[in-house]
Amino acid sequence: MRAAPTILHLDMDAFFAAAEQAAKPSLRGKPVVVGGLGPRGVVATASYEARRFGVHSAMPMAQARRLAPNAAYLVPRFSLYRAVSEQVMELLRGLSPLVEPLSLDEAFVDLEAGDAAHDAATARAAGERLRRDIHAVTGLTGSVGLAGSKMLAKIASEEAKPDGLVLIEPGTERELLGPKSVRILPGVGPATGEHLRRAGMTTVADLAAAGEDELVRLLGKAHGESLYRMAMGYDDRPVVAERDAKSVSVEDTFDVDLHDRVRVRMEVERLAERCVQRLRGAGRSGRTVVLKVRRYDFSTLTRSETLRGPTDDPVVVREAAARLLEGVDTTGGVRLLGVGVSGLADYTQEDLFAQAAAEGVAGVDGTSAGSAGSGVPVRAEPGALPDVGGPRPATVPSGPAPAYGEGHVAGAGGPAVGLGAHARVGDAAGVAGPGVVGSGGGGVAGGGGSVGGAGVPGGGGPAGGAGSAGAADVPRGGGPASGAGVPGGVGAPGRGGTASGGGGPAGRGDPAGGAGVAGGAGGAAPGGPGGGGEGRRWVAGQDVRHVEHGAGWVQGSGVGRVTVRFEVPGSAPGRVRTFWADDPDLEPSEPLPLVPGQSSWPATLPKSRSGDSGEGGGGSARP
DNA sequence: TCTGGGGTCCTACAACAA
DNA sequence: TCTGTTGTTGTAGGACCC
Repeated sequence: MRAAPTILHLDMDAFFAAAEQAAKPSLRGKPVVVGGLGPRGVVATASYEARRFGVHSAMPMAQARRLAPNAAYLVPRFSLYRAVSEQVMELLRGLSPLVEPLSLDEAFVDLEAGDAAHDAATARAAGERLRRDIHAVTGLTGSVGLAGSKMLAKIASEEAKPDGLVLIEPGTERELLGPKSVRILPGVGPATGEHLRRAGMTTVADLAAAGEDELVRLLGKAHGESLYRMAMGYDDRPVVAERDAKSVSVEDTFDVDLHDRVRVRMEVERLAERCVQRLRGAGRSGRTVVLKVRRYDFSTLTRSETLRGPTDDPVVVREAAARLLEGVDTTGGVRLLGVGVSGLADYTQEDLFAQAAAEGVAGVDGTSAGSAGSGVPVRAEPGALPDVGGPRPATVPSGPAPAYGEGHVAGAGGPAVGLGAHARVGDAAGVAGPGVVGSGGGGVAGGGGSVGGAGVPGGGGPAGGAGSAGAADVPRGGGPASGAGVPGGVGAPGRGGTASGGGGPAGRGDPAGGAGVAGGAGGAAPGGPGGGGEGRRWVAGQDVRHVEHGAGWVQGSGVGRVTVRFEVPGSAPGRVRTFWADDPDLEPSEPLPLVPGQSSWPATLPKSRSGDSGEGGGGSARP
């Protein structure tokens, strides 16, 4: 707690929705809801216009549609939000080197550290200047809170919403906080709030009056102590510029509960693959593998296994996840699966072994240095090492493809069969790899093969699965395992091609877009938007470019057609035209800067991926 | 037709070692 | 050698945040 209100908290107003409104002039002033559009999607952000209908974050999308049936429903475009966020963060870093991003749309700034302010007047001036700059650069509005501590700065920015600035003078915090609900304090959610309410405490003043001992008795030591300090207005947490991630995880909720154990296992293995890709992308390794299962009744359980050393080997993580799954009862159905890795490190057990080998040191734990380097999992459990590793081939083994193995399985069972193209081989060879599910009985679970981040078009049959454009992703295309080998060659409906780098709503074909044709080749699924193949799937909100009509965005799609509105940021509301979904003149495109005149996004931006709507990596942001 | 995804932190408990 | 204590580690679950 400092004497001057020089800690700034910035919170962009309805960030995702506001960005969409800025990008799509016809949506300005209209209710806009951004979130997962599948049957189990939830609202990520609602514009202020949509909030008037009662729509809010974390609300089931189906409920939102009932409340605001005429709103525009869009999938998130994280590449756009990341680009805008980077512009905003650049402005914040111009104020101070101490910037602590909390999410894409929120950050703390220590103004004193950057000499940007030293008292209330200079802090207010800096905050107002920042708001103007943000609007000039991004076209969006943000709310600013200024106070002597992070907690109060955040409360102030909440008070300032939308599009305002609130400064809390040090010394006034107890008076200000006292009458407010306990829920205003960070760390008090529905459960704690209810707990406190039952104990007769509903306001911050009640907490302060109860005393620390009582709160510790009610909530435990850590929570009780911190809550008491917050209630008294004490908060001396510093603004921290850099924070290391402590875990990496991916999870998927399925549109329909999974009952088939084989399919469940396959999904776990795919998630493990994706998780390792993320892990490697971050240059990290991890020691504890966590499996998460949410059952049909929404009960959630986790199982974890700690290895002897950190790894980033997909085989090791996949096998660990599979072992954990063995101990979980999935009868009744599985609605969500997740795989995570914690206990992160910057090296792997394999590195250590390799180093030891290089130094001529004998292997650890009886494992020779040579074999350890080839992917033998290292587990904490006593006894022998499980025999699941072994040398990791660099290429796909020759010979018949195993049931879930790598396989360039082309459709042979019917007319509408996609060709699975593969960009990734190697890591997963031999076990449940990112392959199109194998064929059986003449039926083919064809469908989207994975085409790596390059977005190479997947070769697609006329109605088959074009390649998906997932960056380093495991393909979702292809029918489930159960589809393979079904007598008569009828594949079960596949889940559509993915456009996701990290998984997400658009990564799965919905029944309308991605379902395979039963009776024909099962699982034929259009590829993701970036796939470039035929039978493309267009998602609402997606940026596109037409050879003749220029830039626009997808307003809707279905029955082989796609409706595009041709407008760009800063233009007048544009005209709408409808095309065939496979019109070669229509292509996915990158988001444009929200403020016309800016030639491009900042150079520091990660290159966006076309149609990244399903990118889970940015899911940690909820404006 | 309720209830996403990616995280962090805390608590409780059991097993184990010193 | 046995018992009790304490600290550490692993595991599981819950709450919370954006």
